[in-house]
Amino acid sequence: MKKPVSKFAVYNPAKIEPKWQKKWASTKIFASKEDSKKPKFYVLDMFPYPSGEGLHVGHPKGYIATDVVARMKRMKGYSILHPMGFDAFGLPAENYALKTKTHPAIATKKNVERFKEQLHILGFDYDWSREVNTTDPNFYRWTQWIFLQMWKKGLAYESFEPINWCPSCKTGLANEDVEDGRCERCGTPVEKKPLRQWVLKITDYAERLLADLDIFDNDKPLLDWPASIVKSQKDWIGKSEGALLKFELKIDGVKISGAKSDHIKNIEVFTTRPDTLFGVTYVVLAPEHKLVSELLNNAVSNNLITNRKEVESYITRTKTETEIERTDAQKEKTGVELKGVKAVNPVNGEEVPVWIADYVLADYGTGAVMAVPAHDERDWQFAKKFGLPIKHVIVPNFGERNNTAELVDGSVVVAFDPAIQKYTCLHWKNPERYTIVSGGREKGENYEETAKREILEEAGIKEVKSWHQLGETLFASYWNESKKKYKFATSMQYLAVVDSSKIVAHNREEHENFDVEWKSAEEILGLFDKYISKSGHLYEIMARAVYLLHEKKLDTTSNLRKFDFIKSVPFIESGTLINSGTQFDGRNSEEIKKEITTSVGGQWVTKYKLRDWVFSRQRYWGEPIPLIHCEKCGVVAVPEKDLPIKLPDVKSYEPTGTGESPLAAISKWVNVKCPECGGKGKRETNTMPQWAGSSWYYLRYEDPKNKRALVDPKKEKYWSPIDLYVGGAEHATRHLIYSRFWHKFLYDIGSVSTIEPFIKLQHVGLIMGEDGRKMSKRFGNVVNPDDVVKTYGADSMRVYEMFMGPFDQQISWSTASIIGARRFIERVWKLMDKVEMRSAEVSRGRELGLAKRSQTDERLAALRVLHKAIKKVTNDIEALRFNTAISTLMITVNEIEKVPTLTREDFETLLKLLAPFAPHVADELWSNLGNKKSVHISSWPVFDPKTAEDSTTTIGVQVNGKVRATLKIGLEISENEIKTQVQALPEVKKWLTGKEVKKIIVIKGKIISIVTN
RNA sequence: GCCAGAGUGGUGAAAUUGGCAAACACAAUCGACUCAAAAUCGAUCGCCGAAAGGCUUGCGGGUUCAAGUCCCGCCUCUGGCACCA
Repeated sequence: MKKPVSKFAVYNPAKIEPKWQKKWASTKIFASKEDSKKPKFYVLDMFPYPSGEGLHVGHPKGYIATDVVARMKRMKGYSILHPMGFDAFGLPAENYALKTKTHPAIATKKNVERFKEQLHILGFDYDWSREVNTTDPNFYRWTQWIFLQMWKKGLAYESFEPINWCPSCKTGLANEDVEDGRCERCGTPVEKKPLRQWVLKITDYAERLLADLDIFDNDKPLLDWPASIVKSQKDWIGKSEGALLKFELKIDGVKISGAKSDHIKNIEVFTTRPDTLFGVTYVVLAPEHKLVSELLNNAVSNNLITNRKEVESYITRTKTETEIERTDAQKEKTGVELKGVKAVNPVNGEEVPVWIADYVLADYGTGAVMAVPAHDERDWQFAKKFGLPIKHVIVPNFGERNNTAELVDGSVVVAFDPAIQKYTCLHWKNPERYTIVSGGREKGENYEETAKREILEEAGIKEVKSWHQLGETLFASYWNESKKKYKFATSMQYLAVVDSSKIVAHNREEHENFDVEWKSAEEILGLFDKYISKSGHLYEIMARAVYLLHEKKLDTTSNLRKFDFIKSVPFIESGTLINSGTQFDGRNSEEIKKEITTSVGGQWVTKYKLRDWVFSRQRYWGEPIPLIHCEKCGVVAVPEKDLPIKLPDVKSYEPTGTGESPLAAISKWVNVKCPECGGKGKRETNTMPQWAGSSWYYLRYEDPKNKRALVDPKKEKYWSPIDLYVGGAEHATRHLIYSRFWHKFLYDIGSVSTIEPFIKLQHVGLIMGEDGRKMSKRFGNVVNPDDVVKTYGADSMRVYEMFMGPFDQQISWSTASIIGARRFIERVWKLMDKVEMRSAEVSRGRELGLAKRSQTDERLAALRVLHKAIKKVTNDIEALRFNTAISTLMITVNEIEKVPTLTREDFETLLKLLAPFAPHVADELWSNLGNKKSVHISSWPVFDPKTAEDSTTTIGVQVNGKVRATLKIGLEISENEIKTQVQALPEVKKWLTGKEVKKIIVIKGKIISIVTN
């Protein structure tokens, strides 16, 4: 009742939002224009896939962000391109269509309409006249055109290699479409299937795709991308340099010189570690390696491979394994020896066995590796399992201790008596030192047997309650006193639990120069400091181990491995060569890599993990590949004037599963004349993957209706590159690699003018359901934006989503919290009552004069707050820190509410700052102020540091690091004055009584710190 | 296993270069208004303590007048990669 009645209507978003949406559309204020007088700003969202489920509140988060940026940039005077479109080809649409028995084209059309409705009510500033849709023939005509250009340049080729095949989706997949051995779409384990397919040579661009991530433009990095995405791409491309080395083959002791083909004479391997060449103890071929079948079928070798059956059955077995089983690194290694065949190590002529094992991948490197178990984890596991020899050729760089090549393999053992809580060590007399029971393995012994023998011989311990192996084999050095030199050891560590009272002191071999002593864990650690460390790292390991064990911190080898003087076995780092001949012994492994490669006639090469892009799908709903197979001419391009090759209507678009697409069944469409010779030809019936259209769609927005080119060069030059690209992080190694590849290709053929498409990339953090799980129909936690808009209004939803938290962070939706955004908007709405509405007829000049006279303290306070906000909001939007921009606006409103009246000018400033976030309410209030044109085409406020400056500041006063008081001071005040004032404060005096002030530190505008004795 | 990133109240979070930790919100509690409720407005709101005061940014150390921020060690979580020789 006493409630003040507003001069204006109650805030009702349901009424004002549609009104402004209509107005914006009819006045076309958001139409993008190439305006040579203005700087341009191209801001893009990753376009959505119009699924049947519609949008949930998480989807628009990124769109709101780009809308905010676009609106601010427009007000700052930029010509904006902020378009939207739909990525509608692909498996989900087709699977959805199959399920609902509707044609994918119809389902897609319906879904797009639904999406557009949902987007519309959120009030985005898209220029819908530039909408693109990848399934529109006018669009995919150019997708096909790009493919043809690639084909003409030899970048698209037909291949028959086995590829990833999803048995559920019934189509081949690219490497990028496989996640953990499963189809990225449906989760079905992927199989390997030989299939005719079209492949794009993305590997030709591997180096540029990698190098340009770090390229500089005028001393500034060209790309402003999240480090995590850059890293993902680098990992995916996976560059490594190494050597191609040839191992000659011998069958039953005879070199196969009589073999027909040249390559059968040797096995070529790729290795990044040619420095370990002397440590090769066998060679492994992938089961799919060509040489395997050739050796099995070759007339010469046929009968000489003595275990032919066994080999064949192993190969059959590996074929039935799924990719998941096959590539599981945890799984135990399997393999079979190719008996009768030997490979000759080119560096020393040593003959080593040839094995076939599925841990070697057929499609990386040469599909064959030289195995060095001492210096490779996988080879080590394999050698252990099959009892193959292990030869150490690299030792760690333990400083000056590298002057020896002698390597011992043995055990170290400490006995523990729980009754007295003590451990054994050996006390030597001359020179005095302490060591630990240890010894090398004798022939035929295993580590444990060595440990048992040594502890009996050296410590006289026969009866042991229990044995504990401490971790695994480790690599260290030790001092051999009798030989006066350091040695290296690979050793296993043991703990023997005993009863010391039962031990007869001299029940051991006679050793005059040492005694067995029992020490506590602390004592042993102390001895290590005094003596043991001088004796080398091997003993240090045990001293540490004993101590850690006692502290119960030792559970795994990893605790020991953390000491940098201890290395695990296999030793896979670089180091110093041993057992590698006079030329290489003692040299650094990194330094001799190329030298050793050349010395055996090898080649230094670069390899990438990136594979060529399997580009054909055996499905209906995709762009037809514009090629014709002619009986006479082979593969022929569809003439460009015949593009687009439209996807024909078909009764059954069910995938066939035969490796042919459903298009193959439409003979009318398939059978065509060859454009070259006029003879019989058949269309290519595979279609393109979903990634095709999205690899270049961003260019089409620049010139969406062009019939002669995919984009007009002038328009392309004006708008490219994209200044800000916002989307999900899940595209790091798919869309964002594919589109960079296509862009670079288009650059090469002169279709675009930039080497990279996306300058600044930002990813959106997902909005999770209120239960913390991903929003999904399955969990019943989906929140629909339509409902939120109905209850709170689009502006409130926009403000809430931007305020939730850091933009790139994953955050759960909270229905309870949206009310805060709505309240905030309502408060802004009510500010209208405070505005002094000087009539609009008052001339601008007079108004300014008036404004000058009325510079009251209140006005100044309001201006100060506003100008601080201008700076913060502007910077925050530029840096995509929307949450703090909104909180600044909230603070501003809270402050302004305290002021009884508000000038129109000041309220306008506030509305401008608010406009990007809450565009409808901003425009409504803006027009209430009497403005005829939209706030969105007004100019962004300019920050004035003078206006924002405070006349006084309150700073904290610390005494000995603790805040004890605050002090309000003017800006002009001198440092000495501050010091005096501060010490006079009662709250400070209290803490200074009886103490002497030693130092006062004054950090202007921040803090005063008093230090006493 | 490897490589990133993160860890701050009941919750989402904030904190330019090392400079008053918890801004801004949500929730909660109390009060005003109301027949009542909602809405709105006002107050309280890290922990311990009656207070003085003490403690507090995952844990343990260190540097500094001053550490969420820098250094060393550890724990936990999230994401990416993972038999790529």
